[in-house]
Amino acid sequence: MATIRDVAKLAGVGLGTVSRVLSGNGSVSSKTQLKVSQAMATLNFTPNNAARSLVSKKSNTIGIWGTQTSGEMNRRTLTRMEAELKEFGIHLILADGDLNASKDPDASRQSFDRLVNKGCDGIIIWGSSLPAIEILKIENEFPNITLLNNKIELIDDKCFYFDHYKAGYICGQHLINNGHSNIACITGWLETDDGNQRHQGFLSALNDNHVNIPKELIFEGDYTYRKGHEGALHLLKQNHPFTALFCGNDQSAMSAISAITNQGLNVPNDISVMGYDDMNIASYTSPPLSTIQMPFILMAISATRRLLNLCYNSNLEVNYDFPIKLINRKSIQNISTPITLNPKG
Amino acid sequence: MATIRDVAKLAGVGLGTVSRVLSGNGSVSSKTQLKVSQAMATLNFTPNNAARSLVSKKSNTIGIWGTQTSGEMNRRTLTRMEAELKEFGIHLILADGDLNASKDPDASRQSFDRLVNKGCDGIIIWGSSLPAIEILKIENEFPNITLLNNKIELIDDKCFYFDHYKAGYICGQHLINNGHSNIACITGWLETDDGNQRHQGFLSALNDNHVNIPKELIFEGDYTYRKGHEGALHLLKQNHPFTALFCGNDQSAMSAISAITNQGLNVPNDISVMGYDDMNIASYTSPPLSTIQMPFILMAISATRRLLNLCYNSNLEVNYDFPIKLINRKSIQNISTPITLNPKG
DNA sequence: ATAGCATTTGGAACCGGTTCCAATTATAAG
DNA sequence: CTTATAATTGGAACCGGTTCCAAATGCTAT
Repeated sequence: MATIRDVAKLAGVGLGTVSRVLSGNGSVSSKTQLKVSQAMATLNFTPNNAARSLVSKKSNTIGIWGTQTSGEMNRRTLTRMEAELKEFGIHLILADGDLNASKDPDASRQSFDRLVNKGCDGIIIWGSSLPAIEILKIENEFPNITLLNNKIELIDDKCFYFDHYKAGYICGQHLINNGHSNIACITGWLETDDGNQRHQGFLSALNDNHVNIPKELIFEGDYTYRKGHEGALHLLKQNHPFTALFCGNDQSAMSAISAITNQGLNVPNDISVMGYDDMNIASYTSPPLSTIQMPFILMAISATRRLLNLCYNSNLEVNYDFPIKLINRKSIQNISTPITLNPKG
Repeated sequence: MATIRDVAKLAGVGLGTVSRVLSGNGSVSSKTQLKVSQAMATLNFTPNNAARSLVSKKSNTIGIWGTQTSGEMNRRTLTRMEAELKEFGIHLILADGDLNASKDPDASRQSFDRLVNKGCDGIIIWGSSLPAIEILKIENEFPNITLLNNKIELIDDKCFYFDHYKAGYICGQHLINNGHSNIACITGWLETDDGNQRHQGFLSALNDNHVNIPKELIFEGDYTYRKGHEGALHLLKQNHPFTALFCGNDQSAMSAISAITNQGLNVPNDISVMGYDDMNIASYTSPPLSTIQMPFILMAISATRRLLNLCYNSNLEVNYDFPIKLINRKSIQNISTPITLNPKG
């Protein structure tokens, strides 16, 4: 590997001159510029990253931490973030937190510190598997962080989240608007804030409409296909017939539909199913899934840009408002005779 | 940030001594060892990565490149690879190649070079979107690479792939064994080797069994849900009734099932459907999907370990043999009266 | 031609580790 | 108590960039 000194020697100029050509700072005459460029080309020179980082104290690297949950969306989002960073010559380092982060904050803190020690200029914290106090402690020592799909009041300007409570509320309301009053649910992963919030919102909608949901019709899921399937079978066995089912995410909704269908029932004729996420496949299930569209990629882009602004004093446009969109497909049957739209019952 | 010199001063020892304590190379008396450790603790010292890399010429970083295709599996695989690297203190840098890599090798070469210039000690090339000649050229200049889901004879020891040809053959054979002779197919993305190979294998099975497949029943897909759906509708409209459908991956199989069902037909009673990949959801579709299990994570682990061996002279165990497993669920109906098992017809 | 100012240039010093050699200290043997 | 040998230690030199200052050069106006 050729160094800056090799280039200087070949071009017959001083060290500083080569550096100036490289960085573009400082003035260099066009003739020297040319000489140096040619020397760099013939030597196939590429600047050494470590040396640069050592003096600039920037690694041009940002980390993403705690991305364990969910699937397809997750991958596409990573790709999109990487694309965003690539434009500025920044690299993305992956560090999946421990799945049981919430149970062992020490272990996750350690995996976070790995990123800091690695020299990441900033870190995106994805998800809410770490307690808020822990994150605030982290933010205090290492302020270049941004939160994706998590909300912490004290550092709201670094948080990019979706109003899961409201979205959950809208789901409940939507089922009620379609005439359902016997409603079951398979929750998301309740140990995460976002899973919990959408569940609370959903319950509030029922409550505000004086719709009662017996404990037996609430099945605690964890976002997986397995639990969705298991949950649907469990709910069908209870002594509480229901006409609608709200699932904490599309994955569990899809496997619930499969379980319901396998039991000889029809979706939506016998049971309406509402999902949450709007995965790619949601348009292609049978029946196509009514769901909540999560503008995850938009959130991720803003979280990424905010972090870039923090780390490199840039001034990229950032968005904090991510509207909730209900996607109405075919998995929900309207069973009300007269339409009632008054939310306050 | 405290430096090694601060530590040396506080501990009252020389520079080299601190370095020796840090790296564990060279002998240090237990008393000095203790003094230095204490100084490091009080100063909250962490070694600077850039400085280390500068002299060691190792970045303790490996890159993963060209991971554009597919979804859920992909994400889980990344997590698993990261876990593998974490054990050795190595970080994973993500660099998604251009989606149209095959169309613009220059652009993808550039995005590969970004990783090299970044100083990655090694790079995993995922997929076959780059032509073999290009990869051989790369390998020549930068030998620390490993290929995942791609086979290039000349560097077979760096390739971790699955025999898609044979797996495709097994799929075709399986449909024939179940009595089908009017078979349609929605191919995978034929611009990738793996998509092409499974298609060729499938065709060979039909050919070896003297089963003819009209051009109208071959729909060129691209692994997406959209094309699966579109393809199924297209095939149903042809003047060639068929009883079985082979899809290039589970995603297109799932949306094809949905399209078939929406047309009022039943899977598998009217049409049997065979998938490929064994995504998580394949057990939870209706009907559950018969498919080929891709041992992707195992392949990824071996590719990662081989690369570690290349980069850091380690000697981790590596596996090159990934058996093909047909997972038989409910999406295929046996319509043969007497069972015929002779593959050579 | 020359003073006065702006532009361009060279290179020492530095970033924070590692390596290596010479010097010092400890230990064993005679 | 030497002397030989091994274990420990300090610190200069280096990795390959960037920064900054002093020196050199170019240009304009008088």
